[in-house]
Amino acid sequence: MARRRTAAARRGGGGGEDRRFLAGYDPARYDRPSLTVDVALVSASDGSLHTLLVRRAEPPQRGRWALPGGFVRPEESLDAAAARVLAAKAGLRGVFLEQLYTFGEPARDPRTRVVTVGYYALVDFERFAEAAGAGADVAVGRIAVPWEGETGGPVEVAGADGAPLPLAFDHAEILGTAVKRLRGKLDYAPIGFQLLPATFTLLELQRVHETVLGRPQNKDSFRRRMLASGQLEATGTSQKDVDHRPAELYRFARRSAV
Amino acid sequence: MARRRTAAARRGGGGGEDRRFLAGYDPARYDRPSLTVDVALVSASDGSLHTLLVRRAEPPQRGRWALPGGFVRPEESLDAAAARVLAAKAGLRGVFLEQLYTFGEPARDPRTRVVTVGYYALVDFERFAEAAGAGADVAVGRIAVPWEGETGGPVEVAGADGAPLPLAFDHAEILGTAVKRLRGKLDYAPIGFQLLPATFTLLELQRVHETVLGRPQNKDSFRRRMLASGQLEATGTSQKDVDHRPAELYRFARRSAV
DNA sequence: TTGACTTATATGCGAGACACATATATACAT
DNA sequence: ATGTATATATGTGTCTCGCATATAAGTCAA
Repeated sequence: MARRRTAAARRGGGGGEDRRFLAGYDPARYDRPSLTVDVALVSASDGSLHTLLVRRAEPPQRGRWALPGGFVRPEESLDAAAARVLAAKAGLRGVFLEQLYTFGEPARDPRTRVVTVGYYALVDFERFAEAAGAGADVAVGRIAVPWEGETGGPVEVAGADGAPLPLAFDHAEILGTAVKRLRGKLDYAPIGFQLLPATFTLLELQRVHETVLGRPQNKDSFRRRMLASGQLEATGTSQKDVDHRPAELYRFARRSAV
Repeated sequence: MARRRTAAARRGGGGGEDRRFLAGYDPARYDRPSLTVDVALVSASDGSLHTLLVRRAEPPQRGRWALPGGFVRPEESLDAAAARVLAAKAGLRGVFLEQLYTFGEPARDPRTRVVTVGYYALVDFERFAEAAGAGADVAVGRIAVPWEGETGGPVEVAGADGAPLPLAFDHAEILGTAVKRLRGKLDYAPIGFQLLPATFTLLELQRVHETVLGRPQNKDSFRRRMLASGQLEATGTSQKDVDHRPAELYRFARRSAV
């Protein structure tokens, strides 16, 4: 603790005055809440969004299903904490990961005051399925969105057998916020690609968009819009082993030209 | 502390098992960061966005200018903390207030680990000017945005005399994030109205939009778009004491019809 | 080999949103 | 009365989008 304080004082902008003051500073004027991160890992397949959940082995709410989460460590940024949690519980690194919203209702955790910084992560379904198969007490849930458009609110999650997976704490709300954010961002940010492998056809991209938005898209408009956006790059190769005319494969073009 | 724990246990979903477990639960497995809220209060006038800043009276960074902020109290939600801070330091209640982003770089505060939940608030300039005049050590700053569109990044703030107001900690980044969010949300969310008094002309609304976006808007398109949006309601009255044809006054229509 | 079938890809057309331009209306000042 | 500044209305070409149609390129079965 003393070590950190001097290191911190060296970083301070105020020079010697700051250092003198900090020696008598008491940061614990109030009880501090615990701070965690929770990660909504989302993927798309078969017309539904899916998420990865961890079964709570300890009370409170033992047996309920929770988003992968954990405490923020003292010297770790929030982004780093979320990435660490995702690597530890799902074995995933280098995926799209972005801060979502911070949840801090006093009663959201029955133990003590816990504020959690929600994150959402996106991966293609192949990596998602691998991640879900790796760990014990991990389940894949199919997300059912009981509201339209960007209304918002909690979502429901069903297991592989179709039975509902009861979520712990306010995690249904966090997951719902992630879906809402996804829907809102899909039209203007390159996040649809994050849910697909490196190369994909336009129809696959369309299905992903339809899955996220929860409504069908016009095929031709979608096609033109995507090609005009400059975010797609033709690979020159085509699908193989399909029982119809094979489609051109595209990849996501890093927006160097925009 | 013991009192809170039992109250919390009663809220828990797991029944007796939870209660037994909680008696032995140690929430302090890690050092907990301090948790604060910081509020970027924003208004628009004269072609610029303005914000309210508080002069730091104590080290670190004494003399620098900070967003109104404070610690989150144990039994208080994040929204409530932000509203309390805004009422305490600016005397404002009932204004638009929304969570922005949470900033948690380990070195962002030289004292100790402080994670802050950023909020942004919007008021019309009349109330803003009153709020700024009320308190000592409070200044109105004019925001200069050194980037275009929704690029993002820190912003600069100048005082009434045009001299730069140096911001404390990462508050230039928080304020920049608020501007970026405003620009992104203006087109699809009814937030322009929050920067105007109860009734206003279409040109005043256009000026507000131009100020937020940092670029001129076509007058006729803007007019039609706003009237077509269903968010405006004609009051039937007009401007008075203007040296030109008076414009119709409108008010923001609560979206009950949408 | 041929034709049915499925999906991909290209093109045309009309509706609506928008930027830009022009025309008219209504206030106040001189 | 005239000028001036702004409000408000109307027209026009462009662009995007949804919808429809036409053609292409594969598989598969008879």
